[in-house]
Amino acid sequence: MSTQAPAPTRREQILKEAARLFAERGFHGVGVDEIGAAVGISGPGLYRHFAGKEAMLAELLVGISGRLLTGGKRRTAEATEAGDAPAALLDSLIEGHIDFALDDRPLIILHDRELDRLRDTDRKLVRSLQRQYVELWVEVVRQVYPGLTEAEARACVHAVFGLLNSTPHLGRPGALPGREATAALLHRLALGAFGAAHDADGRAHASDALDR
Amino acid sequence: MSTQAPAPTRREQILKEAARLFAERGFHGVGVDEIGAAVGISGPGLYRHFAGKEAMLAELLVGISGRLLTGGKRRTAEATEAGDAPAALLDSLIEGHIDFALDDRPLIILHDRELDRLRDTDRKLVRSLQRQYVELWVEVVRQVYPGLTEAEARACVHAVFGLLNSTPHLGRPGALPGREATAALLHRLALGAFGAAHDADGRAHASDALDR
DNA sequence: CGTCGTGGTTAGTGGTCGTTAACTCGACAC
DNA sequence: GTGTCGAGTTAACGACCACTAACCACGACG
Repeated sequence: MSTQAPAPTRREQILKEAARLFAERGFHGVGVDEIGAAVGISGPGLYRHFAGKEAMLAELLVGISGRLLTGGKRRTAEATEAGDAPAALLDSLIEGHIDFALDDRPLIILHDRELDRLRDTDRKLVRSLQRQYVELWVEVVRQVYPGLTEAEARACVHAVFGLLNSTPHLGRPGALPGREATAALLHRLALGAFGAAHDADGRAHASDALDR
Repeated sequence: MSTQAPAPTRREQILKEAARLFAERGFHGVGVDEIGAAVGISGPGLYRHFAGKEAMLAELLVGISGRLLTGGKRRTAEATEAGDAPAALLDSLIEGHIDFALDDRPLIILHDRELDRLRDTDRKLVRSLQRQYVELWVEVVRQVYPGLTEAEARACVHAVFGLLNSTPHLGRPGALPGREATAALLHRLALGAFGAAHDADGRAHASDALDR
């Protein structure tokens, strides 16, 4: 019960502020002095907690990729155990990803923006986690929409990630009414996209969707 | 007819390579020497063509934002003149954006990634062009789906941009068969997303889409 | 044939930035 | 009390980098 009130440790403070700054101005655009200043200490004091600037980015990226994958696996396991239909699992995955996109905007930005600033070893780890997460989605999508080839399903998943991760581009105050409304809207959009991928697989230009 | 074979001038060469490098490693991650080397000259020779590194980025971002907006306006004018339905215009806008996303990947990446590295004056100009482009879409979307509020329509447009701009994340060789297939798939996904935003506006959770 | 603009070159400069070194200071163990 | 350790501090160093200076080649042109 002592662990439930997060009691933000120094490390976590630093990581949080670093994520915000990296997302705002880019990895190379923010100096260690700024990160230190953001948590009340100055400059090289950070080196008591991290091996270097890059180590912070690595921990952030590994952390988010890992949590996305873990969450996805957990939801898959729960759905399998409960005997849910694949469509319900896909729903659950979408919901989980939306929660992430809405609650951890800076991390979502970093996640596909600053990956190349990592050392080879860290980058490979992050890419592996990301790939597993994508594959998790691809499998579910193909169960829900069996007409899709694997390549199509993967492209759809990437596209829907782009859709769901678009939240940072909405003005900071949020032009949308509230969090719930935004989440519901994104959920509908994602499902609509997947559904459109499914129907009329082969040729089928826009015309058949236009005369709704 | 001498102008039709582009005859890539030095400036254009530099801009093209700079766009590629900026997209790969970020604005601060690439040095002027690298950009020079990419076009066969070295280092400060670039300053015969540009006022500075930032001027290159500014020209790239203003260029892409301007071309997107111009293309959108042209399509709108054509559709209005031809008396086309709003749905056909939306189709045309989607097609134009997809062409851009598939043909100018580095610029698409820069477009929403490095905007904050510009001087105030340039950044305001780019943002203004981007805003006009979004508003163009929002108007058309609201004509096609009158049930949407303006805020909802704007969120949908941003989300669909995220979807369409996801192409850079697909592996370089392109997991998809060909360009045409990818374009068609993205087109369907975008229309599906818009359509899903429209139907069941209020509450309407995923359930009604699940029992397809 | 001079001269002048264009598009290069190399060397240098000032500033920034990540990282390390050396030191301080309080908390706690024994 | 004394020693140790964790967590800061300031100062300095070395690398990098955008940009400038000074110089050069050469084609056009009168």
